[in-house]
Amino acid sequence: MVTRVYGQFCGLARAMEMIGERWTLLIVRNLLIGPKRYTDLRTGLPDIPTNILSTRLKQLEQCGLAVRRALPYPERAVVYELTEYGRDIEPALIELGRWGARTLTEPRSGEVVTAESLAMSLRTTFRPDGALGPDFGCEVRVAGVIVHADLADAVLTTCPGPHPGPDLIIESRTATALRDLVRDGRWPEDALADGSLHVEGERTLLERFTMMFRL
Amino acid sequence: MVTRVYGQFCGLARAMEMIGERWTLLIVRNLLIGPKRYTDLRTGLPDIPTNILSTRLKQLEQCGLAVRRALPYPERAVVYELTEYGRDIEPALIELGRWGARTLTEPRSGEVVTAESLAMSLRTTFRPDGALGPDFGCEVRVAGVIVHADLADAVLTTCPGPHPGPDLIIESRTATALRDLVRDGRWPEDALADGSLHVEGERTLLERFTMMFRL
DNA sequence: CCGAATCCTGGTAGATACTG
DNA sequence: CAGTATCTACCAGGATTCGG
Repeated sequence: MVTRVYGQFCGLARAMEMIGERWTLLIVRNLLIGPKRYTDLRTGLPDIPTNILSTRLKQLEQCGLAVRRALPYPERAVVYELTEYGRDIEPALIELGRWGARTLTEPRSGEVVTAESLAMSLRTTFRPDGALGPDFGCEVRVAGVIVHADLADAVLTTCPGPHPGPDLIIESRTATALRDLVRDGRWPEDALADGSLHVEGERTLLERFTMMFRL
Repeated sequence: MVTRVYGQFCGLARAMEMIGERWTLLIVRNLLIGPKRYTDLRTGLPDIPTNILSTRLKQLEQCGLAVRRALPYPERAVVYELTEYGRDIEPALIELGRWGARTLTEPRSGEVVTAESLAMSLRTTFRPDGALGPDFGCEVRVAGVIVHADLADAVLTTCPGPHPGPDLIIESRTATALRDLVRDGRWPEDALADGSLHVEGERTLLERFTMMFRL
């Protein structure tokens, strides 16, 4: 299935043959958040052509990064999920995302924030050394997109969707307001004052949030 | 210059727009080894079409990852070198290479080992915690390709070409013999016996080598 | 409605030839 | 040495269609 090759006996060349084609790594990113149905992937990647998604999923299967699984009876749906090998690419993906985020200045016209990109950016900016302290759960809303994160025993989990019982809610009118929060790490007075950032929960939790997530 | 976009305000999407096209990341890998002339890049990437190399170099310049520099008088040559931002991608590239190396079983027909892929694989497999002890320099030869590595103050540097005064020389007839050495980490009796591996230098240095480099 | 396959168009990669 | 030019083949993008 790998038709285009690089002709080098090299780990990086092999990696690029598997995940180097357009859209592939974004599909993997969304599958890293959790198993997804075909339609979930389409809504999570609004601009992907359906035939490309179909082709990429087959390639990911063939390379052993993902499996196609039919859910048992009552569900009767198809989900795609990563294999262990597929999940093992997460550190590389995190590093790439961290590097690419350095040029994330302003959203370009038409650019959106998706639940998966937001959830992954929380994982990307997570600093274990800033996560000391008691467990807590928070919900993050950016431009209508909602994800939640849980800190349990200094381990972070992130998922799309609202939090059942959040200790902290951070709502950001724009993507840049949240990015500035995790980039600058200082008390977001201006953003809170002008309403671009809205917070519910204890003040100390917002401080912990700014320690835990840092770009 | 980034014509094809993903429409997401996301660090990973930005990264893929910059380095996601075919050949780009392999060019970056070779430039991470050191500044290179156009012809050096061609010989280091034997299968790249020359027009693609030309296009990619312009894109890398435009994205701020590389600069084109005309050497001063006596040389009168052009070199391409990474900017600081370009060099900062190395951790992501290392992670990708490490992940891809898991499927490096046998070389496929026609696949070659290049000096840059070999040098980068030494950086990829380098373990700082296995590098304790006095400095030493070594030369690694695989299937006619020669690179050298220097350990100085527990910091590794790797370059193509022979070592001026190596403490250790490891010569491998095939790429797999060297890979097995850094993968298995055990004493390579079989390889030494059947001649697929040849070593010059103190025995203890070969042991240190197998501690320093581990896949 | 979900999960695709098919068709068409245009752009990009690959191969080779050529040039300042 | 350091590219450009040209041609072909293939892949991505977009729309539509199709089967369960």
